[in-house]
Amino acid sequence: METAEELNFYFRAAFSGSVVVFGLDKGLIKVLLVKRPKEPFKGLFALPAVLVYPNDSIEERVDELIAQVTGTRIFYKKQIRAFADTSRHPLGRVISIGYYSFININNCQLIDNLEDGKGEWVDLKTIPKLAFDHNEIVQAAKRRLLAKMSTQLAGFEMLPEKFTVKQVQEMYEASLGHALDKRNFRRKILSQSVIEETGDLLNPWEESGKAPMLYRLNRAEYLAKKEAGHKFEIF
Amino acid sequence: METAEELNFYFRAAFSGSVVVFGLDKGLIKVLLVKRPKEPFKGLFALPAVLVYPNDSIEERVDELIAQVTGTRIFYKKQIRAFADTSRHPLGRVISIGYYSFININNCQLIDNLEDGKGEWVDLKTIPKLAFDHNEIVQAAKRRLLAKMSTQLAGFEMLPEKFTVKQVQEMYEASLGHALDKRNFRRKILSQSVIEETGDLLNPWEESGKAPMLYRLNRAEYLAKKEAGHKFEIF
DNA sequence: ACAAAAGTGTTCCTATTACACCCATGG
DNA sequence: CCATGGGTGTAATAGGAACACTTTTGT
Repeated sequence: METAEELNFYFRAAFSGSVVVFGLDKGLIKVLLVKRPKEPFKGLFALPAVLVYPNDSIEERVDELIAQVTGTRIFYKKQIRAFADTSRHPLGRVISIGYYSFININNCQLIDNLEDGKGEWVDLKTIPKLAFDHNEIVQAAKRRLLAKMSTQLAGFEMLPEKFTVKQVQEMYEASLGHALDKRNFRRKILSQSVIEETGDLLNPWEESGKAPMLYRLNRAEYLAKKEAGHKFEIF
Repeated sequence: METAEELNFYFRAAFSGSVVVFGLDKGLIKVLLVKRPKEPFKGLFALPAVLVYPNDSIEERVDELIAQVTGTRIFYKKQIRAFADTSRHPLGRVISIGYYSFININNCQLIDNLEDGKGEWVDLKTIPKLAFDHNEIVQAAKRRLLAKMSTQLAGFEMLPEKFTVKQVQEMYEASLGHALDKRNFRRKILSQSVIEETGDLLNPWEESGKAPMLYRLNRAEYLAKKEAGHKFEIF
């Protein structure tokens, strides 16, 4: 066994959680960024992130972080991986554990927080230069989003409780980065029987033409399919 | 900005790399385990792991670790994710970054190392109770293996330089956990033109019957296909 | 000649793709 | 009545799944 001094020397790293919060806004995938209110990288955009105390659960701290910045606790979240380059943080060895998250933008109340600054929704396609290695984390999150949406029915956390088929299609199109055939998409998603009619029409409906039907997720069916290793592929 | 004391308190975590090394042995996926030579969990099987000094690159340290235990530097390796439960290590907050790796078992010279103990190849299907949260890491690695092999041409690092189509099929069968049709598999993999005939037959050939042809990976074609987001699905 | 493993084609069926019109509503 | 978006069906094609026999070689 290592001597106490040797062992002690290992316990000098810090770690943080950083999160790429995805939301859907008018057919575009947006990412929640904050302007750093303090050094290092003061004034640059960055991902919401927290340093985590050695005794704290990182999952809990990241949940809190998301809740603090977005004003809601309703979201999906999943770890991407650890980002651990030796030089990623100027103040010492800080390993960041990256997460991505889906949230309904319209549920959010972006709070102007002294700690973190206020969040802004930025189009995923036009992310600026970010603090630390956060551009790399966003890249990894983007790949995960693509992989997830390519193979699974997912992302409903970005939609309202009741949604139209078109909204689902737009979410898929934005995630995959290209258009999909309306009839084929509709047939495919409805054939899975994980979304069901509510009986309601979208209301208010400002456009001309017919108001679309509202659907909701059948959560029981959805979970069952997920457990069964259900596949839903769109490329 | 945090005060220096506050900030200092964050820098009290340690981190390690843990690796699930996969190899293929007579049609079975095996995992490299070591018997822990020291506390904690002395005597239990565990994954090869290293604590990493705050200034060191974890990627490099994990590469070294694999080389130390297996005696070769030829392998594939990829991060799974961070394992960061507060109570995963009895001596303090130690975050472990999990990796999985593919290696050719026949290239390995398992070395009896004072630090790590000697490695043993254990059938993935009969992994015993392991130290720390290593069973969880193995589970995650197994899922990654399944996901990777289900959607990609991969794993050639587990095979010798020249291999038979049957060996590739056995690798896939072991990874996926079920048998595949010989003719369909052969057609499918050959149609990708990422493996090519060497002209040689397997030799020595102790079985009765015809000696099988040896193929090799066409690395240029393989990389090109990989870049192009090539898909190869087998479920 | 026989035992054992390698190697090879075809058929069926399901799933994906491509594609155009009618309907309902609001102004 | 017209403009706008919602909602629907069919035909062609490609890819996956199921399946059995012949060839080669060593004993």
